Amino acid sequence: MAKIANGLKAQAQLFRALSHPVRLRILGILAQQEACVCHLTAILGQRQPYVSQQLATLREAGLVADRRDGTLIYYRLADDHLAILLDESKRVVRDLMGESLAFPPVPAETLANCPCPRCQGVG
Amino acid sequence: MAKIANGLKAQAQLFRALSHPVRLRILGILAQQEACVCHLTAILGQRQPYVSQQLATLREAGLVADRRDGTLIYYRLADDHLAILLDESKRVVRDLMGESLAFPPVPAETLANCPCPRCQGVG
DNA sequence: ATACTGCATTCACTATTTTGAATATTCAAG
DNA sequence: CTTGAATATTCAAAATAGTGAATGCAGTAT
Repeated sequence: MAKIANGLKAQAQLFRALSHPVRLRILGILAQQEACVCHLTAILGQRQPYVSQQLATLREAGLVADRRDGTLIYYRLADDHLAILLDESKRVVRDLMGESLAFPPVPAETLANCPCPRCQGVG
Repeated sequence: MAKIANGLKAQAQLFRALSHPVRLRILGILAQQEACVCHLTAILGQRQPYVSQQLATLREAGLVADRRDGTLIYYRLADDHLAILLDESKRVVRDLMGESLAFPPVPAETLANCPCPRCQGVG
């Protein structure tokens, strides 16, 4: 039962999910290591429900996966190829738009304003 | 005067321009060779103004370039890295969504229903 | 000139996305 | 069972994108 589905739609949906600065930032962070929502919220400096909304979009697009550990939920990239794609896209952006475009670095692993055990040195 | 601009916005705009099936199809065709609007219109089976609209979106995003030859306007990819990005994205789609997704092939070089000289064997 | 051809643009309308605010859920601890 | 912490969801308003129909414009030929 081979699918005759048009891959273009799936491809377009992938790009659609990627077409948002905050979501791209989240994916950039997750490309380095998995992170809990509070961690992402602290880095992004956005309200938590907002971050959860963007995470939901990424989750529904199948781009991230999550695991629960107690009350914390850790997100990670669902596929390693995604990190490659994101890197390639940065190259295109620099090539096409301009070399001087800055991409925010991923902050230090421990954040003062994040309550998760990793950041608070608990455990 | 180093730019402090956030590359994430440019990256998001790139992905936004790519997040549409018809535009992806157009780029797929242009990745093989440049093509005039009538050629694209014939392949896509869409109305010409609609195709021009999508081309305008791609042009404004800086993804395609065009040249005029008489009354015909030929479009091409503005950057070779773009083709690589599109290939990589297909890999992600297959990896993430499913192996059975079909991408439409680029039709033969000459089209019966395209009036351009290449298709009509003129010259 | 006129007319025709290939392409672009504009306008109006609909559909989708984005965002903030409020609320709900889930788990752990007491 | 209640509380509190971390996360998710819902809802509605505002912004943006997608689409069809009509029209405009630039070349070419007559």
